[in-house]
Amino acid sequence: MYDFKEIEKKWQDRWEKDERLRAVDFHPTKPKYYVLYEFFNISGNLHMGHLKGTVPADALARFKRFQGYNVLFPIGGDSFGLPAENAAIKKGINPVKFVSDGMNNAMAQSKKIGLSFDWSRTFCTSDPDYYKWTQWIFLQLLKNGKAYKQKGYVNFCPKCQTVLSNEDSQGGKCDRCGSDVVQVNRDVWFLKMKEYSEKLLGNVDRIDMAENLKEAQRNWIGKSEGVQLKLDIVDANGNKLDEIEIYTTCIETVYGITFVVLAPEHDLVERQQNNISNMDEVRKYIEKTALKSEFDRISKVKDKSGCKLEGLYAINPVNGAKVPVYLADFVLGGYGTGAVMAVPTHDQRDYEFAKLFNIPMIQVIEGDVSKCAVEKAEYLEKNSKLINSGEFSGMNVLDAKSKMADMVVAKGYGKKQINYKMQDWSFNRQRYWGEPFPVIFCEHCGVVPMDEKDLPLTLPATDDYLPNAHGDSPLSKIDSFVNVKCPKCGRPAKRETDTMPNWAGSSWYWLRYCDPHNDHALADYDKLKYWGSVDCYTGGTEHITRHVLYAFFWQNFLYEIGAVPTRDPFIRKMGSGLILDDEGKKMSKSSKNGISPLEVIDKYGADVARMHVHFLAGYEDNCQWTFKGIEGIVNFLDKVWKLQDMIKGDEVSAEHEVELNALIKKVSEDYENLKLNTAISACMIFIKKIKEDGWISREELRRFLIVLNPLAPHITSEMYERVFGLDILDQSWPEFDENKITKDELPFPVQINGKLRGTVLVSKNATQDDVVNAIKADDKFNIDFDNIRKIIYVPGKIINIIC
RNA sequence: GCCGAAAUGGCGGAAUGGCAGACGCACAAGACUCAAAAUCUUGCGAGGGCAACUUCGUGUGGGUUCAAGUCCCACUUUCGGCACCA
Repeated sequence: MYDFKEIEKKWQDRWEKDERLRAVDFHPTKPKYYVLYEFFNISGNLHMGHLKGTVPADALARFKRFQGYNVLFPIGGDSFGLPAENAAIKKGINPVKFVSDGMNNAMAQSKKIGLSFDWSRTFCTSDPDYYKWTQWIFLQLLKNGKAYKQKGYVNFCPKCQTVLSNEDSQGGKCDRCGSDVVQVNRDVWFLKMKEYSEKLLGNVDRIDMAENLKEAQRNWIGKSEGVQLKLDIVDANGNKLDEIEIYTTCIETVYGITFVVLAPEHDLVERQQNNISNMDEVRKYIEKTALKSEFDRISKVKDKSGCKLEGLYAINPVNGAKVPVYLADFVLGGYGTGAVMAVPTHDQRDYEFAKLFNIPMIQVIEGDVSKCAVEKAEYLEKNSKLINSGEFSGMNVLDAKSKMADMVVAKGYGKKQINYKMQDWSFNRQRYWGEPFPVIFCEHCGVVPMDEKDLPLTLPATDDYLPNAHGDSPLSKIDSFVNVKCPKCGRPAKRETDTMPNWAGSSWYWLRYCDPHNDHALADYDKLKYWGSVDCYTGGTEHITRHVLYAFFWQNFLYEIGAVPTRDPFIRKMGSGLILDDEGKKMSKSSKNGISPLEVIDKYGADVARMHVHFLAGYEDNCQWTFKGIEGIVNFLDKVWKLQDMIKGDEVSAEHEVELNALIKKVSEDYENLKLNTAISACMIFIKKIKEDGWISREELRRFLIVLNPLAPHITSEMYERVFGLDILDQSWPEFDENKITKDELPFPVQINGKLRGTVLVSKNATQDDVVNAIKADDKFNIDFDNIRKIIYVPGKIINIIC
């Protein structure tokens, strides 16, 4: 048995300083390969999820180095945000110290897993050298009109006292503390992410990623194609007062409009307040609904509520019908135009609303609408006929849909319109521990960006990390920070006191690894060009609709302003599955019965821990943690260790040639695809054969150690040194011979009438005649070859004889 | 409700349309041992047969094919995403 504690320590110490694990900019001969594992979140100890997430990336990096690639495999810390700030508030720990301790801890623990990161490129998002460039990117966004400040209703977490983006409040809960999110009216910095919707969909199409993850992103972006219609607003006598626009994806039902519904925050109400006779009632309704949290608004699906705007009517442009106008909170202000046409016969929400307010209905598509609406999915599938729709009556829906859209456009009633659910990114937080905005407010000059040469705007030290009574950021309490001279006019002015969300720093970090110490640019353009897009990005799937979309957004923007040479940040994205605890819940630092990877490493060693976790399930699959079965890995590595005493002969032997070639082929493919579970099983199969024969040649052992090294780097490095006196890092990946992955003679499967009836031993290059002759010679088959109908022969696979 | 992914022994899980259950765990029998542990050998989907062998078998029901876990249609369940998005 080998002493894993001593051996693993020895190699980990060496790797930490080893120049061969560093990426080389502009390597003269080697092609580049960029493997990225997502930032460590500086919050405490590494958990099992890290073991599952990092090891395949490490294996891929080690594999690619053997293959002769110049591998960039960096790591850093996502260190702004709540963990450090909470530690500061609760325990009085300085966030800077918290981050540096946390990062040291993460590095020490990564080392214990045997990860071959390039430590020379490590940084944290809260390093001023780094956030200088996060601030610089914000200034570019601002200067290019992609950042704007606006008062508006935004997601707000009452507990964290801060504004949240839609991405941070998925499901109506604060992403950090789980509190119900409410809507408040605040001054908010927005980034024009919505404008990038179509480009983001392009990134989604091009990236190599699992379909379910792509769908999650497409759902989040939420593209829909429809028609935007202009409706006149008139008084009871038909005199035109105003206009509104509605958005619909169901123009085919336009003859069925019997009312129009606006979101409570729609601006028509303020504009027409003098023409609305029940304004008191309307104001009460707005007050009641607008302050509800978005979660409440969408969760109480059954409770329709609304308020009629007495005195206002809308005119249906296609038939001149005059219909009432309502406010209702089922219409969302932030989507489309914040106003919809209501066709109760063909939309269930409108149907319920019409019942509640006793609004008449007009059926315009065939079907039974006596109990509920006949909705889009149903009538499109049946391609039903239109009725009560003027000249379109009798036409089927699919034809009518496009013809009516064309008609509406031709007559100038409206236009075709594409909408996206994704909203602009609300980009400020009322917190201390984030990047300060490099922006100054001047009474005379308005919003003034800081001069780029004055960056970074460093976060001032404080010991008061709590927001003030108005929910403003702690920075607002630091006068020396707040009060400055306007860079334009020199008069007294004030800095922005909010900080950026912690997603800011993670939205471009892969670029910085290409040139982490650059003081003149976010990274040197030629280095960015050299390293290009990340070849394989691994990490959790929980970031798919947040971080990864932000990453697409920023990279697109930086590409468009010429700061980076590529539009796609990542070529391939692999989503790591979760490790679940006994109860089937996600195992993380916070779970009660979570097992630390260090516990497993301490007991069994890093190589065993690495292999066991990845023998449990595929990389993208969830798996329940168990020690059950770990003996299989322990046993396997024990057999590997004993190979040292079984060496016989030097070259690859005829006896093991086929097994060795098959092993190398299989494992090469598996590392490339991060299929570590089957790579492990291939290694086990090889060892089984060696055990059977009782010996292995030196060259066979040499190649085997290289093949196993990405999975179990410690034991294989040690054995390589002991047996060959060399460092395995200097070796190259063994080639395999495609002609030597199967034996010369194989049992060839024989089917009769599609059922397997046995095998015959034939040469691997056997022709159909060879196989037929072998079958004739074997009396177990007993086939009357004079009366067969057909023979299907698939070379190398199977023969099927149909009688 | 819409969209996506998936369903294989006692368990974790393998299978470019071509021998289902690789590999590992658990289990059983045997070897070694005074004994146990460790290790090694063998067996291990279900039914029938002394046996050679044979029938059935990859969530359910249909289909395509010489051949289906794999492709197509419908359904069930599980997981994930979106969700009063007009």
